[in-house]
Formats: sequence, structure tokens, C-alpha cells
Amino acid sequence: MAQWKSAVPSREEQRDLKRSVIMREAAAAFRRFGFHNVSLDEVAKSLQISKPTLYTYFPTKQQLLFECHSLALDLGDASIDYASREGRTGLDRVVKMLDHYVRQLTGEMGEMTVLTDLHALTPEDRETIRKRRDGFDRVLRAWVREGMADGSIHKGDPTLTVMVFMGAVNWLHAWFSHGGPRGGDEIAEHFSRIFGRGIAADRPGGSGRGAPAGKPRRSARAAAGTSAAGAKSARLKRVK
Amino acid sequence: MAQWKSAVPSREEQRDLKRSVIMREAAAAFRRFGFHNVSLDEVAKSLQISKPTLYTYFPTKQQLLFECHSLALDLGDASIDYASREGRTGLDRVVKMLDHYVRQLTGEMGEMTVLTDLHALTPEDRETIRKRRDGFDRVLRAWVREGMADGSIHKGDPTLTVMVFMGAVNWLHAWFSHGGPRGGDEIAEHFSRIFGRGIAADRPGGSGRGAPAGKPRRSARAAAGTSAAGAKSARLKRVK
DNA sequence: CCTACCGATCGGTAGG
DNA sequence: CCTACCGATCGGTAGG
Repeated sequence: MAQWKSAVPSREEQRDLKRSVIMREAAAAFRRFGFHNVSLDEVAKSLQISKPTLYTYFPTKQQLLFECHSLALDLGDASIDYASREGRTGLDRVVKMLDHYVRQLTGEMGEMTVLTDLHALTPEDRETIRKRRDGFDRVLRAWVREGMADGSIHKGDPTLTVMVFMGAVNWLHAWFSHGGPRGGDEIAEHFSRIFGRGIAADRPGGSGRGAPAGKPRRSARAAAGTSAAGAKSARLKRVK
Repeated sequence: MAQWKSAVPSREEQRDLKRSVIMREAAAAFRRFGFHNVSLDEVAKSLQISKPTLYTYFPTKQQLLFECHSLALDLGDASIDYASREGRTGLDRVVKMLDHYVRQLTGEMGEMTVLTDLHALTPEDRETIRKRRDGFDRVLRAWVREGMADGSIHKGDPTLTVMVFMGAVNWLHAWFSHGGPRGGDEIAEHFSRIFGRGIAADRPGGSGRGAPAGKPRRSARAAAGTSAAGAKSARLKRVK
């Protein structure tokens, strides 16, 4: 009996599975052609269903886009959590976050994400996404500042520093194609290397590779007052 | 008589001036709200003219966007030319290009440019822009390869390296606002610093700052078979 | 240089 | 889960 239940997906699981298939298809089209150049008739047709069927899974086209953005932020939060646990210096955390996030975006979950067309969302949804992005950037700025304090990151305007590397990451979808010639590992290593060295502090006599060991400290996420892990895990589990 | 002519702008000069005012207004709206979320009625209204008047300056909305993209590429070509003249090593040229291009995009001319919504163009225009971007990237990749050969740039996949830093630049318009708190000089220096160090080769015993002097060489633009200076200058002159 | 309009696209729904 | 449709938006133009 327990066997039976675990072998056959529940109605709800089936529905979530179908939702994720739709998101993958839609996200791919949005990234490739732009939100406004993709009609739901086209999305439906490529899934061999009709448009009204789509509407049993998503109430509006904008909601579909909203969830693609939300998932990208969920992945970002997971990367923040990971770097928060594993990183030691400010630089180390920033680089580990970048590496992890690029792997997520280029991975299977990344196929369901969209990073552009924020303008197409409803004002409320857009504000929601904007706030989450702000929280995200705030953690990164805190880490950059920490790195400047612990001597691992070159001093300068933390806001600008974060804009530069997050810009490069957010542009990923403009050129990366899932299943294309370049693998996520390769790309993540490239990002890590360039930004690891790009923002590292001068190390007299050193070559700039790696990060010095720093004193353990309480998590910068906690320091910045952000916590999104709860809401995140639910969606991450549901959507995969 | 010569006095008179040079003091009073010709009909054609006036027209070009009006065109550039329209481009500035439209580009600002496109960047802020997205191409599809800006109607020409709105653009016209904010310029205190009617939509049909707009159509005496631009044949279609897409053409307006096309010119905003073309201008961005003109500025990019100017930066390539500058770096080609002034740079010595591969690294030096790449960094000088980045610095110059960021200054252009954040400067007065940059107000008339758009870097996103490429999908909204007609297939022909999109192809035109794509080809120019390719030529642009090709020059950059050639410089990166040169830098790897002359010992100024860390070895690796040149395509990935170019994607990373051009991504950061192309994302500029997502957060930079003309007339905002941050100046173009400041931003350009930040970009140059991060990428200058990020892509530099290991320098045993050195701190990674600056670039070693390299042997003079023929221009990489020539080497890459690109030449856009002709078409560019005309537009750059007309549009300012 | 304007007012008024046409026509196409497409998000969303009725009805079955 | 489908076919057929409605309604709004908006690019582009007629006519003056």
C-alpha cells in the first residue's frame, strides 16, 4: 500500500509536473523571442495542447512570467545559502555564490527561468521581484563590504562592484543555450575566475589566486536581515 | 554670407536635431519600460507633438529602435578604434575599449541608445545588428587571443571571456540612469579595474596592476577584417 | 501638423 | 480539454 502510493504520482504531483513542463517551454520561448513576441497560442501549440488548457495551469500570461522570475530568485537564494555556509572570507563567499548561481542557471532548473522582460509583469509582481532582487543585492553588498574589511576584496563602491558581476550573470541568458556547446561547469569556472581576481584585493608579493582564510563569522544573510529559505524550499521541491 | 550660413542651422540640420530629440526620448522610455510597453502616442505626447508628426521623422516604431541599436554599435566601433590606436598589449586594448565604451554609453550620446529588445526588430534589422555585434565580438576575441599570446591575458576560452565582460556592459542600461547619482567616469573606472585584473595573466611576483609594454603590431581590427569607421562617422556626426 | 479612424494581434473566456 | 469568439491595445494612415 505504501508501495502503491509512492510509485504512482498523486493527482497534485501530476499537475505540478505539467506546470513545470509548461514553464520550461514558455521560459525557453520568452528567452529566445522575448515575452511580447510569444503568444500563448504558440506555447500551447508546441506542447500539443490548446490555449484554454494552459489557462487551467496559469491564470494569466504574466503569472507564468512571474513564476519564471521567482524561480530564478529561488535559485539565487539557494546560492546565497550555499555560499553563506561554505564561504569563509567576503571574497570567498561572493565567488562561491557566483559559481553556484551560474551552475543553477545553466542547469536543468535554469531552463525554467527568465531574467529579462521584468517590465511585462504587473506592477505588483514587478515590485515583488524588485524587492527580492534588492534583498539579494543587499546580501552581496554586505559580503563585498566584509571582504573589504577582512582584506580579501579591493576597496571601492560595493554597489558598483555588485552591479558589474550581477550584470554579467543576468546577461547569461542572452547567449547561453541549454544543450548548446558550452557546459555550465566551464562557464561557472570562467565567471569565478574572472570575478575572483577582478575584485580581489592587492596581495603584496602574491599572484592574487585564491582567498586568504578568514575568521569564522555569523552569516551575512542574518547580518543583512534577509531570510527567504522557507518560501524557497517549497517551490524548489514542487517545481522540479 | 558665410557668417549667416554657419549661424542659422539648415533645414536638414534642424530635422536631424529633431530626430535626435525623438531618439533620446524614445530610447529613455524603451530602456525604462521596455519597447512593447511604450506606445508612440505616449512618446509623442511627452514631446508635445502628435503621433503622425513622429511618423514624418521615422517610418516605423521598429526603425526608431533600430537606430537606437545602431547608435550603440557606432559608439562601440568608436571605442574599438580608440583602443586600437591607443592600446599596446591585448589586455591594454581590451581594457581601453571597455573604459571608452562605458564612458560613451553613460554619456550624452548614450542617452539615445538601447541595448535590449533586440527581438522587437524586423528580422532583417535584427540580422543587421547581430552581424555588427558579431564583428564587434570578433575584434574583441582577437585582442583577447593576442593578449594570451603576448602574455598579458590569462589563457582560456576567448569567447567566454568576451561574453562575460560584454554581458556586464550590456546590462548597464538596466541600472544606470543618465543624470543619476553615479557618474560615467566612476563607473568606467570600476569596469576597467575589475576586468583589467579579472582577465590579466598571472604575473609572478607582481600584483597584477597595469599591463606590460608589448611590441607594436598591426591593428587587430585590420587583422580581424572589420571596418565600420566610414558608415559610423556619418551617423555620429548627424545625430549629435 | 492635427483629429479621427482602420485593422491586426492576442490575451482571456463562453459554451459545450 | 476543444472551437470559436470577444475586447482592448496600438501601430500606422486618411483626410484635411
